[in-house]
Amino acid sequence: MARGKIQIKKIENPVHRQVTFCKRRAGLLKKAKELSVLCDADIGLFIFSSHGKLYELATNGTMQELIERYAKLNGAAQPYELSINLDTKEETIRLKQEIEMLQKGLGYMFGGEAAETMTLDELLILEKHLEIWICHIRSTKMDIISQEIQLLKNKEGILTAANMYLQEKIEENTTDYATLLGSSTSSCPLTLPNEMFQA
Amino acid sequence: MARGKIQIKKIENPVHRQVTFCKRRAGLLKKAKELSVLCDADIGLFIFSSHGKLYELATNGTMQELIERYAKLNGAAQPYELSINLDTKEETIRLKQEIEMLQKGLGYMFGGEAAETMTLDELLILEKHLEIWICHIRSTKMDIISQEIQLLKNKEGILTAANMYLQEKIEENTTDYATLLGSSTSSCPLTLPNEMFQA
DNA sequence: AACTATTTATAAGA
DNA sequence: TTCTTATAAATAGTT
Repeated sequence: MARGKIQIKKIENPVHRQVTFCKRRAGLLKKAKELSVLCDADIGLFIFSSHGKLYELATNGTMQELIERYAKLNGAAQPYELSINLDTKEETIRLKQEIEMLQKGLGYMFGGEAAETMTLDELLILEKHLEIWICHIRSTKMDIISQEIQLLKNKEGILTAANMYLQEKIEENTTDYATLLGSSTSSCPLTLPNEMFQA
Repeated sequence: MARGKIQIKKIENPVHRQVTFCKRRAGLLKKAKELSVLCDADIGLFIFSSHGKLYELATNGTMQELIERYAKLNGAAQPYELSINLDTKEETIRLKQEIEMLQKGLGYMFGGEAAETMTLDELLILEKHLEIWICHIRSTKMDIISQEIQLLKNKEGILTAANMYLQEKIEENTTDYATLLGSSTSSCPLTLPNEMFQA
């Protein structure tokens, strides 16, 4: 990306490759940290060099914690066994999408009343879904409120501008008014240079 | 890094933050892939958005394999066996049960049936859900933001009042002016009546 | 989402 | 390796 464009393929010259590895590794870690800070994201990153050396980054906690979180959230869905057939994987994806859809449906739930014959286990699972739903609600609310704030700030700007415009108009009118009065009488309502008309 | 430098700290505006997250996430994943290809490195990267959504990249194999390799190098036991030991068929069964439960739950909610037949235990669990919900809604952030909205609304009110006052002032001036002119001409008050000075 | 003025990253050279 | 610098790439603000 400098002094000449490069193709994204393995750098054959080992010295050159090592230099580029150092530079880009530093760049990647920096970018990861920045993303984490700017967007309040948790990031886990590990890099094995071609000779097996490990470089790692874990924002907000240890790599262990992030890996645990990863495993909980997505680990089970990972195709760990090579023997898993495609149909099963697709089925899993489809089911997950369906669950997501149902979670959205649950969003309307609180309009009515709650369950009657659900078992404790079922309610516990439902609780988990509610927590996810609450996260989404909070996020959406925050966004809407931010938009409202922005709208009000815009309104404020428009009103301020209108205000300034009206004030200018008053000043203009006042000047015209006074000029007009100056020729016929000296009873100047607003400060005006009468001498102008006394010549 | 364009149209203005930014400080590397959390972006407060959620819309802006989300946009930046998308852009930089894409950039980071691209850079990671490039480093992997150029320098023959193996890279594992996972990003949890602030709302818990996972984005991941694993070059040369699966994330599971990379995590295992990471674990071996670190020598520490990884507590994620449970997740990865679930095979996909079990996972599918689990997901189907979850969907069934969600559908059942939705049915109750939309049926709009009263909570009379719920057991005490079930009611207590549901109450807990509501408490969590309320707790989230009453978060400190919301209060602060509500105050900001109120402040802006007040500002708006003051500006609107000032605006009205200024408009009245203009009308008064215009009326006076027109009255003054009324004896000689009926032309527009903001256009100077030259006839006045031709006598 | 697309655009572009800038900032940042970095390839090549010293 | 590290520094420099010309240039490519990323991206912040805007539409």
